[in-house]
This record gives sequence, C-alpha cells and structure tokens, in this order.
Amino acid sequence: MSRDTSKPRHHHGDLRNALVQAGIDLLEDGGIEALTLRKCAARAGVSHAAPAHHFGGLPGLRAAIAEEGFRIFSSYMQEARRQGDPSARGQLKSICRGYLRFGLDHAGILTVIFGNQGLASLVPGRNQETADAYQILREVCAPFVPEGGHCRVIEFQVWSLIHGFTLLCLAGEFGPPRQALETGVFDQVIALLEHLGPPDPALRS
Amino acid sequence: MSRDTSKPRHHHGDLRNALVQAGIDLLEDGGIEALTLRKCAARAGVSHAAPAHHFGGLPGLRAAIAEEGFRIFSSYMQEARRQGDPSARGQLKSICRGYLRFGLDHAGILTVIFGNQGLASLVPGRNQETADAYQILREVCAPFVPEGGHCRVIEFQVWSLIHGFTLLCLAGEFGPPRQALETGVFDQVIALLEHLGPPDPALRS
DNA sequence: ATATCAACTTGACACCGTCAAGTCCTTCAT
DNA sequence: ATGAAGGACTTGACGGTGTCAAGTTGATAT
Repeated sequence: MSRDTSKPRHHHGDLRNALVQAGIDLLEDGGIEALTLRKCAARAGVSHAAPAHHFGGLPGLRAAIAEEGFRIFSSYMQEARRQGDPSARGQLKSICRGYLRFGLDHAGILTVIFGNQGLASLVPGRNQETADAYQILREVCAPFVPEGGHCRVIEFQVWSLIHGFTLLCLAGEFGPPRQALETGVFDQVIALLEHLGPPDPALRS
Repeated sequence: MSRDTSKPRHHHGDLRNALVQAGIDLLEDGGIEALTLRKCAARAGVSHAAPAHHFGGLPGLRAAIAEEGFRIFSSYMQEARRQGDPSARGQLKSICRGYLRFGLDHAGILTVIFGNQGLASLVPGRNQETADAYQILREVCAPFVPEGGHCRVIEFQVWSLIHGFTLLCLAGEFGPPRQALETGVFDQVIALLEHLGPPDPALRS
C-alpha cells in the first residue's frame, strides 16, 4: 500500500540526499546557473524553503554537491588508474585523461568543486573522498619525484597542467571540447610530462 | 557652469563606459556574485533598466567587461615581458609570473573572461586585445618550439600550466594565494618549463 | 497520554533580470 | 525655424530567486 501523496508529507525520510541528487541533475542539465534552491525543492517535490533547512542556504547546498561531486571525481580517477598502462608513465597519462574526461562529462560539477571560493573554503579540512583523489595523484606522481626533490612540486605541476588544460578545453579555447579527447592534441600536451624526472626503475615498464 | 543634476538627465554622454567601469569596480569589490545590472546602474547613477539598453542584458554586460578586462590582462603581459630577463627562458618565466599576478590582482575579471561559457562564446572572433595577449604568448613560446614541432603544442602546454596554477591558487589549493608569488612555490612549479625543447641558440642569453 | 522537538510548510520581503510603454532630448530634413 | 524621427533613458510591472519568521505536522521519549 503506497502512502498518501495528495497531502504534503512532513518526513521525507531521505530528503537531504534527494535534494543533492536533484541539484546534480539540474547542474548536468542546465549548468551552474540552473542550480537553484527552489528548483531543487520542486524537483524533489517539497516546499521551496525545505533545502535551506538542510543546507543553511545556497552555499551549503553547493558544498554538499561538491562533496558528492568529489566522490564521482574520485571514481573517475580510480577507474583511470585501473585502465591505464601499468608503467609509471602510463599511469600518469591515464589519470590525466581521467581528469579531462570527468571535466567534459561533468562540467557543472567541476565548476562547483573548484568554483569561485574554491574547494578549500567549501569543505574545510577536506573529507575522505577529497583525500582519496589527492592520494591517487600523489601515488601516480611519486615515481617522478627526483631524489631529494619535493613531491609536492611534481604534484602541483601535474595538477596545474591538467586542471588548466581541462578548463581551457571547456572554455572552448582549444576548439570543440569533445574533440580534444579524440584527436591527438591532448596527448601532445601531456607529452610535456614525458620530460619529468626519470621514473623509479622499479616501476618502469 | 555645471549642468543641473537635480533632474534626471537623459543623455549621459558616456554611459556605456561608465557602466563597464562600475561593473569592474563591483567585480573587484565583491566578486562575480556582486556583478549585477541594477547595482551597475545605481553606481553610475542611472535607472535600473539603463544597462540593458546598452548591453542587451547581463550576458552582454559580462561580454563588455571581458573585453575591457582583456585589455588589462594584455597590459600585464606586456609589462611582464618588458620587465623580464631578456633570455628566452627569462621571458617565458616573466609572462607566467604576469599571468599569475593578474589573476591574484583581478580574480573577478579572470572569472568573467574565462568563466563558464568561456571567452570563445563571449567575444566571437576575438578582438584586438585578445589577439595581442595571445600574440605575446606565441612570441615568448616560439624559441621553444622544436624543429618540425607544432608551435600550438608548446603554447597549449604553457597556457594550461599557468592557467591551472593560477586558478588553483585562487581556489586556495596551494595555500594562501598571495604567498604563492612570494615564496618559491611558483618558481618550482614553472620549473617544469625548463624541460621544454632547447631554445633557439640565437635567442639564448 | 502528553511533552518535546526536528522536519517541513506557509507567507512575506528585498533583490534580481527582463520586458513594454512612456518621456526626454538630439538631430536632421524641410 | 519648425517639425518629424529616433536614440537615450525612465517608469512600472512581472516572475523568479535567496532568506527569514512563524506556523504545522508527526515521530519519539517519557
């Protein structure tokens, strides 16, 4: 027996998650401008002020979506590492490719994650998924850290390069975004990574 | 004899430029969220619908601001090239530094220029200032293009690296943004450029 | 059975972008 | 000089938005 839906129900049960999912759907459909507290509420079938109750306001909703978005991002990174050539360079190339693919697949989520005030302010102290994604970057970069060098430098270099490339692709600066993955432009750009310090011989393919 | 300001004047004379400047001021003060047609109008002392008359709507205002913003960006690039070490690598480092400095000085403008839909859609066919800024990048990258290589590849690599680093700095991913310029982190990151192809001997310092 | 309290609704407010209609002022043809 | 034309700007209205205060519902604890 299904519940009566003709009258407003006051305990949705899982409204918070439903609102986050509704927000992600709006984001994927209409971009960052379409993400609205009231539209989230309407899509979840609740009153217009319900989201504010759970998230405090629009920034809170964005933070919750960023958290979930990072979970998706992390899954892209893990999948990329699984699929990539097992060599150190193959792994690095593959996660860069995964980064770009995530950006093209989920441009709106990327905007929310790294948008405006940045992740740092959205999710103070980070969360598990953030740490997971960054850990993958660390691991894949590790073989390229020169003896006595700072691992952060390599990570920052790789992160900056692929992040910038992804955003400029989305902005259309390199031509039609989808084309970037299919043509060789992407491979040529990350070819710069070939010039990184010599990978650990133990991990060389 | 100054004009009567007690009654609304219907021909401002230079309202379009005044509105763009008001918009830039709003952007610098309160970030991208503070850029509003009505606030622009108020700051310029005109009615709330005046901006729409000149720019068609909010996207049009953003496009006009992006155009002016690119002029500022271009001046940063030119100044950087003037100040940099005259060697090919010194020039490259200096314009990267100029890019980052522009981002830190004018985060809101950077957001408008490369935000969301990207410059490509904002200024179809680009304009002179856009071409100027890109020309500087091309010139500074030229010595690093390997024989028979595609110059676009080097340009895309450099652009991606510095763009990504700037945005991640602004997002706070590398710690307090201002610190990035002062400490050596920035130099370490763009040290990746040291691995670019050998500069033209004629331009080597 | 009753009190408590979180979950959600309702209603209001100010601000926003946009549109239609109106007013002012310049310019240009006569 | 005069009048038509039209651009520059105003006024007023509309629906959508975030946020707040107050109310209502329903599960839970006593």
